[in-house]
Amino acid sequence: MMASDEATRSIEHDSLKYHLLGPSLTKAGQDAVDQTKVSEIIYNASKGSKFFNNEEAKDKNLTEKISKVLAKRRQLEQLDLTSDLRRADDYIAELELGRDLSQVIVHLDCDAFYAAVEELDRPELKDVPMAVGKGVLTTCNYHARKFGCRSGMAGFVAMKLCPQLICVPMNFAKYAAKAEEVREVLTQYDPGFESASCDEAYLNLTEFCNEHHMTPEDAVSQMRADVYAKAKITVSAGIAANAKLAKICSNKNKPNGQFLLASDRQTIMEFMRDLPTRKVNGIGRVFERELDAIGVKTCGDIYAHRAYLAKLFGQKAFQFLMQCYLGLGRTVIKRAEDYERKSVGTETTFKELQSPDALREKLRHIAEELEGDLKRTEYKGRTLCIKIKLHTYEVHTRQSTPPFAVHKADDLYKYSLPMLEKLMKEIPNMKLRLMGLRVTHIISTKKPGIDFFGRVKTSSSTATKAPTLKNEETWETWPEEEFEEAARQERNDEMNELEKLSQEYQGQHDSATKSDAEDQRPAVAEEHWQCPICTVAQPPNDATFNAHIDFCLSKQTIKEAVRSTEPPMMEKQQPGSASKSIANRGKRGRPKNETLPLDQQAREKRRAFFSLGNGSA
DNA sequence: GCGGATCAC
DNA sequence: TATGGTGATCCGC
Repeated sequence: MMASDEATRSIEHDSLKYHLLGPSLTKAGQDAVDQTKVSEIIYNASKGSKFFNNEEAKDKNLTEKISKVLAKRRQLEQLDLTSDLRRADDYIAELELGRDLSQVIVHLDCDAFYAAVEELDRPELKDVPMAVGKGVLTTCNYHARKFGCRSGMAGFVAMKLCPQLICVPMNFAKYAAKAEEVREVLTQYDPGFESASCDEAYLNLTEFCNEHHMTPEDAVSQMRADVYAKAKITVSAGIAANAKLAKICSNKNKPNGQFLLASDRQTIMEFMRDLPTRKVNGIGRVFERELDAIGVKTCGDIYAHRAYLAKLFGQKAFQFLMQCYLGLGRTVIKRAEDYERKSVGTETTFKELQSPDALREKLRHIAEELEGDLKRTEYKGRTLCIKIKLHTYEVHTRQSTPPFAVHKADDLYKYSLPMLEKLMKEIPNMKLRLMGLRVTHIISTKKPGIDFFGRVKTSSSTATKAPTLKNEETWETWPEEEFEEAARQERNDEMNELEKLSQEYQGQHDSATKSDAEDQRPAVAEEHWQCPICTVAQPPNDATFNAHIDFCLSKQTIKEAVRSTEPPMMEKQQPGSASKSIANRGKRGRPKNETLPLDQQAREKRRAFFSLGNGSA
């Protein structure tokens, strides 16, 4: 009995220790590291902390979840799975029909980007273990990686692994400038390239190779040399038939290397057959463990389990895994700013707080932060979400829908406070280490350039359309006149037209919350009239109403058609939307920076940086 | 639609 | 001495 308990605990701690190695375990530079020793050090450095206890609890939950999965599989195996098997095979056949091997897709990844930039300024750091970021490492150089240091690791843990580690603070402006240098080179090769993040990009080099009569390998070699010549930083690249494969390949010969995966089915299938599941973007520590539990260690292993994967993990996961097995991925590379943003939020960690007054004050502060973000990104949101993390690292979220789209700190606070109060009741003596606010179902507040009927609006015609409304210039400040034309050109995005429109009417209303609240009766009903289909609000007028419904229905159809062609699951996170606003900012110029407190300025810079896309070239 | 959870960077 | 922030997606209910 004792021995069995011991064994169980030991196994559980094995999985916990593996988990504690962190999310970036499979990154380059760790191959030669003794992970057992590293995990032992991390484990001992963390043991007993609240963080550790929470990780331990999560690990236990996962262990339970996995045993349920295994039980369910045993149950399924008793049943007749032939129809599921046929469904899976049909899906594979369907996917195979759509396989596109005609494109040359490249994933480009800067090597230890922040660290590399710092080393340019301080060459003496090149030869010693060095990391960027305090508290939590954002990245570290390859010397540090030899000790087991990784991005995302707590600073004090990294110091245990490597006491001589030098940590330098982040300097966002520097990285942003360097990233821009890289992007300037990439534009020469594919003007439609996609910034996946500040140090990663996808390119479609099919056209470039054809026009210049170059092999993909030569083109990428040259591109990497160009990047180095221009920016003095090394990049690694993967070349393959689609984005998923290219991403995996860019890690093969890191740092400062490239890898080409030949675009024929046989080669791809063999490549996937031996590829550990964790190497695929979208399979993290948890899913890796779940797959491992059913005997799937590599993408090739997936096939044998195809009959019950959908029932065990869901339809989306099934489709995703089938694409992993086949080595399929998207072949369409979109500019980052063509992705539509879905939410805007902010959150912050702080020294534990408990008193209701302090928590309310924190919420108020976060509301003001979010107001600033919403102003910059030019959005407001119909749904408001509050997030809290207890001192135990347990996370909770609550959301509500205010009577109108919110963007002002007063409103953000007003409508999130009840959620916080409710949480304080639900969780007695609530002690927090983090609080955050986010708006979803967002609506653009960009100045509309197109009116409801699709006509281009001129400033003089504004009055004829909505005579009762205030002068537009008074309800929100707009960028300088010289940027207006550029801004107008960006507004040709079809899917956004409705949302642009909504702001014309709604914008005026929600900025007058006080009078709305006083004028109780139909104010909310009329002033905040909402289209049953989309997010548009408009005045109660039959003609415009009918026109709108027609318009809206046609858009809805298009939207669904588009959605159904989208690749399933986490083929790609969509960072691009974040860059939309910054792309605009690049063109329009940054709003004048009023004097902010120093930490605020740092915040601003950080946000500006993380939002950089490929539009600012 | 809501809340929890996972994932990427 | 003390383990991040932003955004997206999926699942079960």
